[in-house]
Amino acid sequence: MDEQARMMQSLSGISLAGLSAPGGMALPPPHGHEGTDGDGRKQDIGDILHQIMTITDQSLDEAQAKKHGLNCHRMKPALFSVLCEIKEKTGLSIRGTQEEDPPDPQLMRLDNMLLAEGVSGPEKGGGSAAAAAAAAAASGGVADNSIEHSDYRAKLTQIRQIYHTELEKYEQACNEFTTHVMNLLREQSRTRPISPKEIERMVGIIHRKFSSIQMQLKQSTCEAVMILRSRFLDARRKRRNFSKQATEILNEYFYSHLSNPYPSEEAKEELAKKCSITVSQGVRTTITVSQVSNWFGNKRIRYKKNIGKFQEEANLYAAKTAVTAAHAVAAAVQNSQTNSPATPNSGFPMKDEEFQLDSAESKNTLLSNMFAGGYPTPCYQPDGRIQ
DNA sequence: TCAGATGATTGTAT
DNA sequence: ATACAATCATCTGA
Repeated sequence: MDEQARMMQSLSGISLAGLSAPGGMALPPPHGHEGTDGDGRKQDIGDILHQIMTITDQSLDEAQAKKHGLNCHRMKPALFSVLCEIKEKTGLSIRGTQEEDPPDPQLMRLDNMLLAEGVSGPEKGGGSAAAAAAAAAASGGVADNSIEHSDYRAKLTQIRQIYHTELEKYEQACNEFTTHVMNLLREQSRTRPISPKEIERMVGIIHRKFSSIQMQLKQSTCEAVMILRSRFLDARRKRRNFSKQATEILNEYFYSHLSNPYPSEEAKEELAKKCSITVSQGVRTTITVSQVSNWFGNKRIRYKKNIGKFQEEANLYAAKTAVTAAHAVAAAVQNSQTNSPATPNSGFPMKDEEFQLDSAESKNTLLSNMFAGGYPTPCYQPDGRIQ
């Protein structure tokens, strides 16, 4: 009804004002105070107004017939195309500029994560393999967690399934809604000016709305995966202490390189290999290079924080090292008549900074003196005692 | 059960 | 990339 009235008004505008009316809206021109067809126009407008006013008096059939008549009006396509053009040029076109917005970085992050975690990628391989590798790395390759791995994978599969069904649902709903809206707009385009571009734009809006819903789904899936990961793969949750032998090997290196306890990559590899050979409670534990790095990181910081506490240990390992080294140096010591001064040991600097000794208690022992700077390295006797 | 030890992670600086 | 520092989570022995 409303449309019908609009249509009539539009059509009257065409017939009266012409198609090229600037500003476009086919409004009736100012009342005739110019030229001789003023009266004719008045007559036309009067007719149309009359038609509008009496439209409700008409029977349904009559109205339908009139509607049909208007729909079939020969000028209708021309009018609609002009109106569409006008619409494009006005407000609606402003929204069009946003259309080519770049892909959302947040969405890209979520997608990448889901792919990396094996949720959105191919069913087998890539993702789950990566997860398994991560699990293995986090656990240090301990054999007893294969059950936990399968548990983890089962839970991940569950998440994956939920994610895919939900995603499918959203996609289906999106498609259905889009089709529905497109049909509706196509239907309406018979009675009001709707350009294909406008329909396209509407589809874009719908897709954007749905993709924001999808983003929420992805977000919560990511959260679920993170929780799962932290529960299963966080190595802190199931760490095992290193075997006594492994700790001994690491300590030996640490205290024998106290002036510079920063093993090179090769040294770390060597230590990792050595530690991995050791056996704890009948089970061979694998210690990785990164675990060696962690160990040294922890050791350095903890040693520096409380040298006094480590004094005993330091002495013990110093003596131990001395025993093994003694045999090698014994001959040289014997051959050397002069008491060759040992290289001054200033203690290990904490990365670009000279190590500062400020704990009073640590000054009481020979080893702590080593770190005070300027003191000679202790001279070890062949029996391991410090001279 | 609890305090201390210890391996791992995270945030920051270089 | 690496080291430090703080912190977490678990282990261990009393």
